[in-house]
Amino acid sequence: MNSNKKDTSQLYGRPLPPSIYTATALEAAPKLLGQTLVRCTEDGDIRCKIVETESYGGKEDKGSHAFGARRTARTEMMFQAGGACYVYLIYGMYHCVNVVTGDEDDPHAVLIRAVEPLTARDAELMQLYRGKLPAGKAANLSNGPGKLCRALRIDKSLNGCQLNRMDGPLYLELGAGTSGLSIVQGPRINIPYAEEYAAKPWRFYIQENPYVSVIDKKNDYRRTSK
DNA sequence: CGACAGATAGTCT
DNA sequence: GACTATCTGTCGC
Repeated sequence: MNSNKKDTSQLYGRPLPPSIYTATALEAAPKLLGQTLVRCTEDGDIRCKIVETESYGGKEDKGSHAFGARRTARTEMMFQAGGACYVYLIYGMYHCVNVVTGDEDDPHAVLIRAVEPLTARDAELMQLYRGKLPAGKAANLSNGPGKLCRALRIDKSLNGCQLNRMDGPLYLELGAGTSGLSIVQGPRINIPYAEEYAAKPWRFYIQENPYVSVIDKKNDYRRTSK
């Protein structure tokens, strides 16, 4: 097509490797860092980089909605095959979005906890959806699971959409990944009820990224092996 | 900065 | 009836 133009879009419009969707949530969570979340709205497409994730996986995880293989109307989506999207309402007010991974009937999901808009135009649209914010930190736009859902206009109507097909309202694209960046891992946020699973280091984020929601200086540590 | 209370409704016991 | 994978405003230092 436009052959005299330098191809800067090599990283855009490409799907993630299917192995990310078939992996366990624990394997997939760090691999989703640096990938691109795309939200298509009537106002335009919004692209942002995933910078923080948490793994909720398997029926043994007491932090997971699907602990004990509890299969209900709400948790049903976690039991779907990898590539589905799981959206739920929390505290009566906010939504959280997850990437379902693994095999059908084996509940795994990766919570997306923070994203960074790719361009100023992306940030502009997110700002519009998010509503008026107190002046100050720009990252307040999407440095938290509830905030990013509001900024991307994600609600339960998107529960069950396919993130691995690039023709829906919400999907994933190959991004720059995390090459050259350090990944930090530590305990997941706000799951005191999870008992021995509360301390598992199943949260991952890109070190020094300003959109990361919280930093636990005591317990977070830099990932050593890839 | 940190700590805390309140909002608010779906989900499960 | 209790709890919740959160966020915001307010108060105090």
